[in-house]
Amino acid sequence: MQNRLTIKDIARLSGVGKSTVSRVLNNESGVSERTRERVEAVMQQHGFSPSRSARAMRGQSDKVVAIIVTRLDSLSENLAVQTMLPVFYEQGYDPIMIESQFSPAMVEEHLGMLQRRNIDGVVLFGFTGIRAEILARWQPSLVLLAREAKGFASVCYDDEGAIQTLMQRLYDRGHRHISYLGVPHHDVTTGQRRHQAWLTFCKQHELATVSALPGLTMKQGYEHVAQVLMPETTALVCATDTLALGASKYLQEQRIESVQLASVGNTPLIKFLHPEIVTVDPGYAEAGRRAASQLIEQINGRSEPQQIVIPATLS
Amino acid sequence: MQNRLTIKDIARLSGVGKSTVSRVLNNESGVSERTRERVEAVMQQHGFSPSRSARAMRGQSDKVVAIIVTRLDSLSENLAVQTMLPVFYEQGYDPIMIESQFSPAMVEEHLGMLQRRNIDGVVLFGFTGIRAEILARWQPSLVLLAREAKGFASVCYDDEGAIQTLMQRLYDRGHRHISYLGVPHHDVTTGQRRHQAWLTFCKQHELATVSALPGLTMKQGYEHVAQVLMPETTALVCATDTLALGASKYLQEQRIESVQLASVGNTPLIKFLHPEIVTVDPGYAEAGRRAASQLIEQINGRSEPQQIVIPATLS
DNA sequence: CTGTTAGCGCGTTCAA
DNA sequence: TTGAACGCGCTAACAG
Repeated sequence: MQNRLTIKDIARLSGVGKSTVSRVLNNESGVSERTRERVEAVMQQHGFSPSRSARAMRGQSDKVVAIIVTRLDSLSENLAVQTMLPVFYEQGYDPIMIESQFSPAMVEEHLGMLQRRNIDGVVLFGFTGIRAEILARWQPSLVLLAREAKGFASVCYDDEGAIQTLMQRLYDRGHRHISYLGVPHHDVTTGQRRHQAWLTFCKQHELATVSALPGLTMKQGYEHVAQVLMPETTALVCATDTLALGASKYLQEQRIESVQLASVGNTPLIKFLHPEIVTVDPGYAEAGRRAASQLIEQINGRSEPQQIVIPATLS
Repeated sequence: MQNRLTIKDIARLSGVGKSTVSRVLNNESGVSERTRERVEAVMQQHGFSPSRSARAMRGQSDKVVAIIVTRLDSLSENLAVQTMLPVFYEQGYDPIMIESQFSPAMVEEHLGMLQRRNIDGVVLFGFTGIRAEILARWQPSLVLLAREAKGFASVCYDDEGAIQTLMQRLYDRGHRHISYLGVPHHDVTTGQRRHQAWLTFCKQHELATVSALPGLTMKQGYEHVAQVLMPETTALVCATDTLALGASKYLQEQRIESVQLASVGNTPLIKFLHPEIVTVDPGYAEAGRRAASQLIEQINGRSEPQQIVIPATLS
């Protein structure tokens, strides 16, 4: 708003030229210690901070990144975003948030907007169905979360590991009839991989395979548990804790206490409501941190797009 | 990144001067219909969009606003933010998100950063304990949510109305022993007002007043319900649905089915997990929309800071 | 090592 | 009604 001071002012106040101030500002070499210190002192004293827009105009980067979540109230995505924000802020990036509501059209529209705005980078949460040509332009400055795609940077959870850990734990506790409640295979990670890992474990240990893949809402969990509860079932693995919440509601209502629930994802909500559920932590917090720093590295050209997998830990 | 075209290019391509393009861009008067149409056609055709940073540098506004939530995973705040985002995007504002974690120090620090960045405005969620002199500088471009302060714009929920509605409903259903589980009074809105409204209703109808004000976490709800459950208690009003979730967990565990729960806040989670709970909708969605548009109006100088109250509706 | 100069893309005079 | 010139705050190229 009002007359903020500029490098010109700082220059005048410290008796040097504009460009020297600029050099100090950007930690460039070629400035004597004495001058640098003097200039820095003046900047401190006046609480000077350079105009973002002016820098952006020269440098082609306004230091803004976008985080596109599927839903603001996704428990798991929240945990990742929570650790992501501080990283961005520390590095001077402004993170703007966008909700995709699982709509590819909406994502494409937003990506278009982001491009027109010349945004620096994007973190895109678990998403499929976006046209390749749209995504392609973002290849150097995009990090996918919980999804991977050839040539793109991504941070994924160890779906197989998570399910294996869960199954092994249940198996060790003596369970031999472990049903599965999951997500359809068009969701490659949460859907296909987790289901497949469960199938594999069952095969290896010669267990019967009773499963359903209704989707990822609580309601779907609630409505479809019954399908996978056989008389002999003693445990149920859920692909997500949201599903587990739905399932657990059903079990409570039916007063079924003989079934051990287990799920991927240890959100605070489920830990509180149902501490008896066995969970593995897919590493949401770590995933957020990694995604943010990976994106920043890419933006600065310090790293090529990489595929990162976060190990799951029993919780 | 690469050579985006500028107004200069558009000017050349449409055979006019830069300033004419600028005028068209800003819908200024003083441009003939023919020229305007021609220029607009060229802009359309080349998908031109002006550089944000360049405009910002001239106009002192980069069209960025900040939304400071207490927690990313707050159920109620999520609902408000969800309706807020589209409003900002429609008006060309980039909403950046910040989590305060209920820490006044953190908010002050972030406000400082936002000021250095020359942000246009801030939506600040339910917060007290920030020094007045800090907040003062933001007075023209700040909207408080779920909190009010003299001289500041705010969007609040109708705490009294919500509780009254709830109580009346319970009373009509024949309940005469209605306990209360709430939040300490240092939280003026969710704490004091709701509690006071409950007290008032009880006085008017000569009901006994059994209550506890543990805080606003589920855990606190869970741990303190017992205190307010008398043998004669038939209903329990909770100040927030988070508290209600905690309380309800306790009731389930104790197999207590004789107590009707009621709470302020109809988040999808509680509607699904406990549809039997009587809830009022404080109007989260509407609050988000109003807050966003109020902020934009203020930024553009089209409105003075106002105090808005959203009516509660039975849900 | 440092100051001077020239733009970046846009809005805003001021003449024409 | 329009265009040319200037400057916003900053960085980069070039002098000194």
